[in-house]
Amino acid sequence: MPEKRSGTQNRRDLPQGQEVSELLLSVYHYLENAYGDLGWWPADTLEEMVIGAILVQNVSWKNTVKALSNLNRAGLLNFRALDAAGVQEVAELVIPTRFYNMKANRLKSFARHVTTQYEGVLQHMLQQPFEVLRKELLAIPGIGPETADDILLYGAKYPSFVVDAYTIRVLSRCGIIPEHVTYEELRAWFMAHLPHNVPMFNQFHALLDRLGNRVCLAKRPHCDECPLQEVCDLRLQERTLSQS
DNA sequence: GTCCGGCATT
DNA sequence: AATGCGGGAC
Repeated sequence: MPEKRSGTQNRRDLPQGQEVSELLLSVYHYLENAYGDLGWWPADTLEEMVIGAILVQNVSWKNTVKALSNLNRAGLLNFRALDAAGVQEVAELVIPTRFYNMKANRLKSFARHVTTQYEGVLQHMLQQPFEVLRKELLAIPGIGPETADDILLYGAKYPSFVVDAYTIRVLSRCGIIPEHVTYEELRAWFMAHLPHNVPMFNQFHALLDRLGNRVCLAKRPHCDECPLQEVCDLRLQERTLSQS
Protein backbone atom coordinates (compact mmCIF):
# COMPACT_ATOMS: atom_id res chain seq x y z
CA MET A 1 0.00 0.00 0.00
CA PRO A 2 1.46 3.37 -0.99
CA GLU A 3 2.26 5.45 2.01
CA LYS A 4 0.47 8.69 2.41
CA ARG A 5 2.61 11.80 2.52
CA SER A 6 2.11 13.90 5.54
CA GLY A 7 3.67 17.08 6.76
CA THR A 8 5.20 18.82 3.75
CA GLN A 9 3.11 19.62 0.73
CA ASN A 10 3.72 17.37 -2.25
CA ARG A 11 5.56 19.49 -4.81
CA ARG A 12 3.31 18.18 -7.57
CA ASP A 13 0.11 19.38 -5.96
CA LEU A 14 -1.40 22.82 -5.80
CA PRO A 15 -1.39 24.21 -2.25
CA GLN A 16 -4.74 24.77 -0.57
CA GLY A 17 -6.17 26.79 2.28
CA GLN A 18 -6.65 30.29 3.57
CA GLU A 19 -2.95 31.07 3.38
CA VAL A 20 -3.11 30.62 -0.39
CA SER A 21 -5.69 33.39 -0.67
CA GLU A 22 -3.46 35.67 1.37
CA LEU A 23 -0.40 34.78 -0.67
CA LEU A 24 -2.19 35.45 -3.96
CA LEU A 25 -3.48 38.77 -2.73
CA SER A 26 0.01 39.78 -1.64
CA VAL A 27 1.37 38.83 -5.08
CA TYR A 28 -1.38 40.96 -6.59
CA HIS A 29 -0.51 43.94 -4.42
CA TYR A 30 3.21 43.75 -5.08
CA LEU A 31 2.51 43.79 -8.80
CA GLU A 32 -0.11 46.50 -8.66
CA ASN A 33 2.16 48.75 -6.62
CA ALA A 34 4.86 48.30 -9.23
CA TYR A 35 2.81 48.60 -12.41
CA GLY A 36 -0.41 50.42 -11.54
CA ASP A 37 -3.59 50.08 -13.58
CA LEU A 38 -2.84 48.41 -16.90
CA GLY A 39 -6.27 49.14 -18.38
CA TRP A 40 -6.97 45.89 -20.21
CA TRP A 41 -8.29 44.94 -22.74
CA PRO A 42 -7.02 47.54 -25.20
CA ALA A 43 -9.80 47.62 -27.82
CA ASP A 44 -12.37 50.13 -29.04
CA THR A 45 -15.16 47.61 -29.64
CA LEU A 46 -16.20 44.17 -28.42
CA GLU A 47 -15.61 42.74 -31.87
CA GLU A 48 -12.10 44.15 -31.94
CA MET A 49 -11.52 42.61 -28.50
CA VAL A 50 -12.55 39.13 -29.64
CA ILE A 51 -10.70 39.35 -32.94
CA GLY A 52 -7.62 40.52 -31.05
CA ALA A 53 -7.89 37.60 -28.63
CA ILE A 54 -7.79 35.15 -31.54
CA LEU A 55 -5.00 36.96 -33.37
CA VAL A 56 -2.74 37.34 -30.33
CA GLN A 57 -2.51 33.56 -29.81
CA ASN A 58 1.19 32.63 -29.78
CA VAL A 59 2.38 36.05 -30.94
CA SER A 60 3.30 39.42 -29.51
CA TRP A 61 0.74 42.17 -29.06
CA LYS A 62 2.80 44.34 -31.39
CA ASN A 63 2.19 41.96 -34.29
CA THR A 64 -1.46 41.72 -33.35
CA VAL A 65 -1.85 45.49 -33.59
CA LYS A 66 -0.50 45.42 -37.15
CA ALA A 67 -2.99 42.77 -38.18
CA LEU A 68 -5.88 44.57 -36.45
CA SER A 69 -5.04 47.74 -38.31
CA ASN A 70 -4.85 45.83 -41.60
CA LEU A 71 -8.29 44.36 -40.97
CA ASN A 72 -9.65 47.74 -39.96
CA ARG A 73 -8.33 49.35 -43.13
CA ALA A 74 -10.05 46.63 -45.15
CA GLY A 75 -13.32 47.13 -43.25
CA LEU A 76 -13.04 43.62 -41.78
CA LEU A 77 -12.92 44.43 -38.08
CA ASN A 78 -16.38 42.95 -37.55
CA PHE A 79 -17.88 39.49 -37.86
CA ARG A 80 -20.44 40.18 -40.57
CA ALA A 81 -17.72 41.40 -42.90
CA LEU A 82 -15.36 38.61 -41.89
CA ASP A 83 -18.04 36.03 -42.59
CA ALA A 84 -18.53 37.43 -46.07
CA ALA A 85 -14.81 37.76 -46.84
CA GLY A 86 -12.66 35.07 -48.42
CA VAL A 87 -10.18 33.16 -46.26
CA GLN A 88 -7.39 34.09 -48.61
CA GLU A 89 -8.05 37.81 -48.25
CA VAL A 90 -8.25 37.52 -44.46
CA ALA A 91 -5.06 35.46 -44.34
CA GLU A 92 -3.10 38.11 -46.24
CA LEU A 93 -4.24 40.82 -43.83
CA VAL A 94 -3.24 38.85 -40.73
CA ILE A 95 0.21 37.81 -41.92
CA PRO A 96 1.92 39.75 -39.10
CA THR A 97 0.34 37.34 -36.59
CA ARG A 98 2.54 34.62 -37.99
CA PHE A 99 0.21 31.64 -38.24
CA TYR A 100 -1.92 33.46 -40.74
CA ASN A 101 -3.71 30.59 -42.48
CA MET A 102 -4.69 29.13 -39.15
CA LYS A 103 -5.71 32.54 -37.78
CA ALA A 104 -7.79 33.33 -40.88
CA ASN A 105 -9.66 30.05 -40.48
CA ARG A 106 -10.22 30.71 -36.79
CA LEU A 107 -11.58 34.19 -37.52
CA LYS A 108 -13.86 32.73 -40.17
CA SER A 109 -15.11 30.01 -37.81
CA PHE A 110 -15.98 32.55 -35.16
CA ALA A 111 -17.61 34.86 -37.70
CA ARG A 112 -19.68 31.97 -39.03
CA HIS A 113 -20.86 31.11 -35.54
CA VAL A 114 -21.87 34.69 -34.70
CA THR A 115 -23.58 35.07 -38.05
CA THR A 116 -25.58 31.84 -38.04
CA GLN A 117 -26.44 31.75 -34.33
CA TYR A 118 -26.82 35.47 -33.51
CA GLU A 119 -27.45 37.18 -36.84
CA GLY A 120 -24.03 38.74 -36.58
CA VAL A 121 -24.66 40.46 -33.24
CA LEU A 122 -21.76 39.57 -30.91
CA GLN A 123 -23.39 41.21 -27.87
CA HIS A 124 -26.22 38.71 -28.05
CA MET A 125 -23.77 35.85 -27.92
CA LEU A 126 -21.93 37.39 -24.97
CA GLN A 127 -25.20 37.74 -23.04
CA GLN A 128 -25.49 33.97 -22.63
CA PRO A 129 -25.09 32.73 -19.04
CA PHE A 130 -21.48 32.31 -17.90
CA GLU A 131 -21.16 28.52 -18.09
CA VAL A 132 -23.27 28.19 -21.22
CA LEU A 133 -21.12 30.75 -22.97
CA ARG A 134 -17.87 29.11 -21.86
CA LYS A 135 -18.92 25.75 -23.29
CA GLU A 136 -20.13 27.40 -26.44
CA LEU A 137 -16.84 29.24 -26.94
CA LEU A 138 -14.77 26.11 -26.36
CA ALA A 139 -16.79 24.30 -29.03
CA ILE A 140 -15.72 26.79 -31.70
CA PRO A 141 -12.65 25.59 -33.61
CA GLY A 142 -9.56 27.53 -32.61
CA ILE A 143 -10.98 28.74 -29.31
CA GLY A 144 -9.14 26.98 -26.50
CA PRO A 145 -9.42 27.64 -22.77
CA GLU A 146 -7.25 30.74 -22.66
CA THR A 147 -8.94 32.50 -25.55
CA ALA A 148 -12.36 31.50 -24.17
CA ASP A 149 -11.49 32.99 -20.78
CA ASP A 150 -10.11 36.15 -22.42
CA ILE A 151 -13.46 36.60 -24.14
CA LEU A 152 -15.44 35.75 -20.99
CA LEU A 153 -13.48 38.18 -18.81
CA TYR A 154 -12.56 41.04 -21.11
CA GLY A 155 -15.51 40.77 -23.50
CA ALA A 156 -18.50 39.45 -21.55
CA LYS A 157 -17.20 40.79 -18.20
CA TYR A 158 -17.69 37.51 -16.37
CA PRO A 159 -15.31 36.62 -13.49
CA SER A 160 -13.37 33.98 -15.42
CA PHE A 161 -9.72 33.88 -14.38
CA VAL A 162 -7.36 33.79 -17.37
CA VAL A 163 -4.36 31.49 -17.06
CA ASP A 164 -1.46 31.61 -19.49
CA ALA A 165 2.12 30.44 -19.83
CA TYR A 166 3.35 33.54 -17.99
CA THR A 167 1.08 32.75 -15.05
CA ILE A 168 2.58 29.29 -14.77
CA ARG A 169 6.16 30.47 -15.22
CA VAL A 170 5.93 33.24 -12.66
CA LEU A 171 4.17 31.28 -9.95
CA SER A 172 6.10 28.05 -10.43
CA ARG A 173 9.41 29.92 -10.26
CA CYS A 174 8.33 31.48 -7.00
CA GLY A 175 7.62 27.97 -5.76
CA ILE A 176 3.95 28.71 -5.25
CA ILE A 177 2.63 26.17 -7.76
CA PRO A 178 4.11 23.08 -9.44
CA GLU A 179 5.61 23.49 -12.91
CA HIS A 180 3.24 21.00 -14.50
CA VAL A 181 -0.39 21.92 -13.96
CA THR A 182 -3.26 21.66 -16.35
CA TYR A 183 -5.03 24.80 -17.48
CA GLU A 184 -8.37 23.91 -15.94
CA GLU A 185 -6.81 22.84 -12.67
CA LEU A 186 -4.93 26.11 -12.26
CA ARG A 187 -7.91 28.23 -13.29
CA ALA A 188 -10.12 26.44 -10.76
CA TRP A 189 -7.45 26.94 -8.10
CA PHE A 190 -7.29 30.70 -8.70
CA MET A 191 -11.07 30.94 -8.67
CA ALA A 192 -11.32 28.94 -5.45
CA HIS A 193 -8.88 31.20 -3.64
CA LEU A 194 -9.87 34.65 -4.85
CA PRO A 195 -13.06 36.69 -4.66
CA HIS A 196 -14.87 36.61 -8.01
CA ASN A 197 -14.27 40.21 -8.86
CA VAL A 198 -14.14 41.22 -12.52
CA PRO A 199 -11.92 44.32 -12.25
CA MET A 200 -9.50 42.39 -10.01
CA PHE A 201 -9.36 39.35 -12.33
CA ASN A 202 -8.87 41.75 -15.22
CA GLN A 203 -5.98 43.50 -13.55
CA PHE A 204 -4.41 40.36 -12.05
CA HIS A 205 -3.98 38.65 -15.38
CA ALA A 206 -2.75 41.87 -16.99
CA LEU A 207 -0.15 42.24 -14.23
CA LEU A 208 1.08 38.65 -14.51
CA ASP A 209 1.29 39.11 -18.27
CA ARG A 210 3.38 42.24 -17.87
CA LEU A 211 5.75 40.53 -15.45
CA GLY A 212 6.15 37.38 -17.54
CA ASN A 213 6.57 39.38 -20.72
CA ARG A 214 9.15 41.90 -19.55
CA VAL A 215 10.78 40.62 -16.37
CA CYS A 216 10.24 36.95 -15.62
CA LEU A 217 11.66 35.88 -18.98
CA ALA A 218 12.11 32.22 -19.91
CA LYS A 219 15.83 32.78 -20.34
CA ARG A 220 17.82 35.20 -18.21
CA PRO A 221 14.97 36.59 -16.10
CA HIS A 222 15.56 40.09 -14.74
CA CYS A 223 15.23 39.11 -11.10
CA ASP A 224 16.99 42.29 -9.99
CA GLU A 225 14.01 44.35 -11.13
CA CYS A 226 11.26 41.92 -10.10
CA PRO A 227 8.52 43.33 -7.86
CA LEU A 228 7.98 39.79 -6.51
CA GLN A 229 11.55 39.37 -5.25
CA GLU A 230 10.43 39.22 -1.66
CA VAL A 231 7.73 36.57 -2.18
CA CYS A 232 9.82 34.61 -4.63
CA ASP A 233 13.07 34.52 -2.69
CA LEU A 234 11.27 33.71 0.51
CA ARG A 235 9.58 30.70 -1.03
CA LEU A 236 12.75 29.38 -2.61
CA GLN A 237 14.54 29.68 0.72
CA GLU A 238 11.85 27.80 2.58
CA ARG A 239 11.97 24.98 0.09
CA THR A 240 15.73 24.69 0.31
CA LEU A 241 15.62 24.62 4.10
CA SER A 242 12.89 21.99 4.32
CA GLN A 243 14.77 19.67 1.98
CA SER A 244 17.72 19.21 4.34
C1' DG B 1 4.07 15.80 -28.59
C1' DT B 2 3.18 18.50 -32.93
C1' DC B 3 1.79 22.26 -35.63
C1' DC B 4 2.18 26.90 -37.21
C1' DG B 5 6.05 29.68 -40.17
C1' DG B 6 7.20 36.09 -38.43
C1' DC B 7 10.52 38.46 -36.52
C1' DA B 8 14.20 39.74 -33.11
C1' DT B 9 18.60 38.47 -32.21
C1' DT B 10 22.91 36.97 -33.45
C1' DA C 1 21.99 34.87 -43.58
C1' DA C 2 20.91 31.82 -40.05
C1' DT C 3 19.06 30.61 -35.98
C1' DG C 4 15.73 29.91 -32.65
C1' DC C 5 12.39 32.15 -29.67
C1' DG C 6 7.78 31.26 -28.41
C1' DG C 7 3.05 29.57 -26.89
C1' DG C 8 -1.93 28.25 -27.55
C1' DA C 9 -4.81 24.77 -29.84
C1' DC C 10 -5.41 20.17 -30.72
